[in-house]
Amino acid sequence: MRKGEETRAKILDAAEAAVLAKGFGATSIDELIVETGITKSGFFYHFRDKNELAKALLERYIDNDERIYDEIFGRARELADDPLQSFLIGLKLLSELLGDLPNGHPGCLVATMCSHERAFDREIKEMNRQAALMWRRRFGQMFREIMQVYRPREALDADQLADMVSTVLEGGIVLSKAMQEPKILPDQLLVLRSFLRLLFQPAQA
Amino acid sequence: MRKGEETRAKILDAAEAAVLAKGFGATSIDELIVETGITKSGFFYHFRDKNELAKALLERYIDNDERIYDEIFGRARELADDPLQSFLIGLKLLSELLGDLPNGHPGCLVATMCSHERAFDREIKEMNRQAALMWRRRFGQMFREIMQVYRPREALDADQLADMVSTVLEGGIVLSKAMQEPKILPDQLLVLRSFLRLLFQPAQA
DNA sequence: TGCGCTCCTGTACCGCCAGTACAGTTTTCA
DNA sequence: TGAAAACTGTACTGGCGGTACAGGAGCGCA
Repeated sequence: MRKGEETRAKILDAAEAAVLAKGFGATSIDELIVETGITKSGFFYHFRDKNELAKALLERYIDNDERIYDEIFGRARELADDPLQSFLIGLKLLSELLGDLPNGHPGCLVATMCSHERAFDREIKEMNRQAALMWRRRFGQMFREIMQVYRPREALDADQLADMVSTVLEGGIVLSKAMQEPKILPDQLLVLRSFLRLLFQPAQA
Repeated sequence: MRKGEETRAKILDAAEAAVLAKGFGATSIDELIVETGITKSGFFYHFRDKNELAKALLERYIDNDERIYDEIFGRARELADDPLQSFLIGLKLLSELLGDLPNGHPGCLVATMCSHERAFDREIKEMNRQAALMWRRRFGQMFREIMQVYRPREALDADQLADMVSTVLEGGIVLSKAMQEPKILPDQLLVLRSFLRLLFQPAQA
């Protein structure tokens, strides 16, 4: 029971790195078994086919993602009572965390899998959708709390703003990779932070 | 000479649709030649290998992208003298254009190719970088013109704001696909538009 | 001690795919 | 009409995803 999970985790580790670097289609099972030190039969003992590998990969990635957000925005909530201040602190913490990654953000599995929709089955598409909806719920709830205290200076609703957080994260990852400048992602998060501060700033000169 | 370019374009059309739907690695040459109605030898007459196909694909995509932006922000400039108003109109036009696409944005080739960096050679990575830098130059120039007239209410420089436009576009594409809601992309562009209006709004209550 | 379960290994095989090689053929245009 | 452009046809290599199945090592437990 224990040994099996360990091997499974090793396969997933190797697969995640390879998929983010080269794409799912370009990642071969053969290279994974070489890196993990098992045989092909061993691989298929853990995963029925490549699609099941993708599913396990995505599931683990999303869980980990949620854990990180829980941690960061949990800490931010401890640091300030005001919901706006707390959210702005959370964005700052997230920006710092992403800026401290030595080689930049490794890439978002949700993004790489949903942009190649036809390559995966409905179950994976649904997992991607649920992940994005969870982001919306998480950030949307925070914006609703903020809006109970502050009135936004433009007519934007909480879900739109929540999606903007996800948008900037995903877009920042893409742009950082395209430009080959890891700093863009944390930087853009701070730009979003400025926008939000402006949006909820009391209307006075 | 003419016939050759026609066939080449047909291959690129089929390839672009397939790559955006399934990813580059999952797109086989065999399926492209079936769809195009040529033989494998015919394919390799036009492209030395799959990597050269990727290069041609990306080059054509970027050129087309630039053409669309030229057109939209050119029209926006005709509709208003003020650089801020003109830019806000441009964002609105772009949002409407993207919202009118029947199946949503088909996906950004720059994003799919740069997120799988290891699968492509240096030349393609450099093309991606240049494309992103062209976006920065284009939008950055517009923000510089705006800043000669309006003073931003937060300390953000023109290049940061330019990158935010690209970020929202790329992120919006990802989120639209993940959520399976094409409206998110045009919607998020309008959220950005609100932020920018707020940023450059004269400081009065 | 040995039974059974988990966790693999070994071997052999299929069909698809990228890519090579190259000779031959049709089409196009000057 | 002739040369160049734009292909076709055939035959091959090696890698990959996936299947099938027999067997074995280690481990916990009665």
